[in-house]
Amino acid sequence: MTAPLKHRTLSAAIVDRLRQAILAGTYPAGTQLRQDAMAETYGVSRIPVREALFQLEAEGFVRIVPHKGAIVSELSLDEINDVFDLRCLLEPRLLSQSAPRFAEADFAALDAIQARFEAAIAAGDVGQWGVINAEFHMALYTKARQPRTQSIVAALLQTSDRYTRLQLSNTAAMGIAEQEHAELIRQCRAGRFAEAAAFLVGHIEAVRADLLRVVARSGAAGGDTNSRSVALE
Amino acid sequence: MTAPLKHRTLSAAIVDRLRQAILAGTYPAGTQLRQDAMAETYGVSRIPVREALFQLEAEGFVRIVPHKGAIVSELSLDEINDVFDLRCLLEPRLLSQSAPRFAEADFAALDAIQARFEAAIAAGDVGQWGVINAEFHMALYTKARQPRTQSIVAALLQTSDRYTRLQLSNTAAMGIAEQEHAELIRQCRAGRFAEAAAFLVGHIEAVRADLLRVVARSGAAGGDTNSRSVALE
DNA sequence: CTAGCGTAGATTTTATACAATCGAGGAGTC
DNA sequence: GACTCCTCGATTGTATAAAATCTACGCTAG
Repeated sequence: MTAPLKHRTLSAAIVDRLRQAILAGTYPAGTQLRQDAMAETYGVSRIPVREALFQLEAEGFVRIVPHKGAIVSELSLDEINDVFDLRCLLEPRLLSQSAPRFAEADFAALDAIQARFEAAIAAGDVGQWGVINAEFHMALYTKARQPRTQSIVAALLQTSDRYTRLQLSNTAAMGIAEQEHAELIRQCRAGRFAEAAAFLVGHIEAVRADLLRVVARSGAAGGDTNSRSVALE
Repeated sequence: MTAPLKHRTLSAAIVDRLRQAILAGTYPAGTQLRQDAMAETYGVSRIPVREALFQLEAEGFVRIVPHKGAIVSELSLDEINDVFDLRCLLEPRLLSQSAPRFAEADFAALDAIQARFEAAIAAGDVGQWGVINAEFHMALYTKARQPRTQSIVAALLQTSDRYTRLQLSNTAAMGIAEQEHAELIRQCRAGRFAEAAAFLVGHIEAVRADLLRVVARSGAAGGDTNSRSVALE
C-alpha cells in the first residue's frame, strides 16, 4: 500500500502535520502561526516551517503577509459557494473523460479505497474521512488527460474537507456519501458515464447543502455586506 | 502609476525574475535550475532562491523532486487544451457576476490598462504584453465574489502567457486581441453582459486556435521525448 | 490632553555553515 | 565478462546565527 506517512523531507512532513492541525481546528481561523512556536512544537528548525507555510499558502490554508507572518485563512460563505460551484463544474468534466478509459485495475483501486472508506466510517475516524474521500474522488479522475484540472480539483477537495469538518462527526452524512460512492462505481462499471456525471453533481450538491445547513444554524454566516468570515467563536 | 517593481521581500523579487526568465525562454523546458547557480546569478543566498522555486512550483512553472532539484516544466498539448478549456469555462462565469457590478471607476481602470496595452503593442514590448493582458482580464473580474476562481484564473493566465510566448512577437494577434478587449469594454458599458460573456469565449478560443496553429506548424510543443507531450486525438 | 516622534522588543527575512541524500564510477567477486 | 557493493563528488535539505522590518509603547512638545 502507499505509505503516506513516509516523507522524503522534513518540510513535507510539517506541511502534513500543520494541514491536519488546521483541518482539525487546532489552529482556528485567524490564528497567527509563529515560526518560532511551530519550530519548537515540532522539534525542527524554522526553515522547514517557513517552507511548509508557503506551501500551505499556495493551498489556500493560510495567508502570508510579508514581515508580519502567516494567518490561518478565514472561512467565508463566498468561498464555500465558489469552491463547491467549481467542483460541480470541474469534477463531472473529469469523470466524463476518465471513466470511459477505466480498466479493471482502476475499478479494483476504487474498490480498495471504498473499503478503507467504510472502515474509517466504522471506526469513526473523522481525520481520515476527508483524506480518503479526496483519494476516492481523485481516483475517479486518474485516466483524464487534464493535468491542470486535476491538480486544481485536488486542492478544492482539501478545502472542502476543511469546511466539512465544521460539522464534525456527522456520521449520517458520511454513510450517505459512502453509498453514493458505491453507486458511482456501479454506474461507471455499467458504462453509464453521462448518468454517473449527473449523479456526481448531485453528490457534491448534497454535501454542500448539508454544510450550508450547519453553517446557517451555527449563527451569522458572514454578513452580506462583505460576507467575510463565518463567525465561529 | 502603480509601482509594481518594488518588492517587499527578496524571495518575491526572485520569483518575478525567475518567472520572467522562464517566460522569456531563458530557461527552456527541461532545464534544471540549480540553487547555487541561481543564488550566484542574482547575488543572493540560497534561501530566497529555494522559496522562489517552491512558489514557482505552486504556479506550475517548475517541478520539484526532493533531493534532485527543480526542473522547468514541459509544455504539453494536453495542458494547453486543459488550460484554455478551463479559461473558457471559468472566465465567462466571472465576467457575468462581475460586470453588472461595475461602477465608473472600474471602467476607468479598464481604460487605463487598455491604454498601456496599446502602448506596449506599439513599442513591440513582448515581455509586457502578457502581463498587461492578464491585468486586463483580472480587472474584468474584480467585482466577482469568487475568490478561489479568481486566483485560479490568475494562475491560468500566467500559464497561457508562457504558451503564447512560443509565437513570439505575433503583432497581428496582439492587435486583434486589443480590439477585442475594446469591444468587451463597450459591451459591458452597454450592459450587454450575456453578449460580452459569449464574446469573451470567442476571444479566448481565438487565442487558443492561433497558438495551436503555431504549435502544429513548428513541430512539437516541447521535447517530444515521451508521448505525454505529443498526446493528441 | 492630544499628536507626533523615537526607541525597544518581537518577529520575520536572509546569510552562513553543517548534515543528509542521490547518482556515478570504479574496485572486487562470482 | 557481468554484477554487486562501496566510496566519492555534487547537490539539496536543515540548523544556527546575523540583519532587516514591523508593532507597540512611552516620551516629549504643542
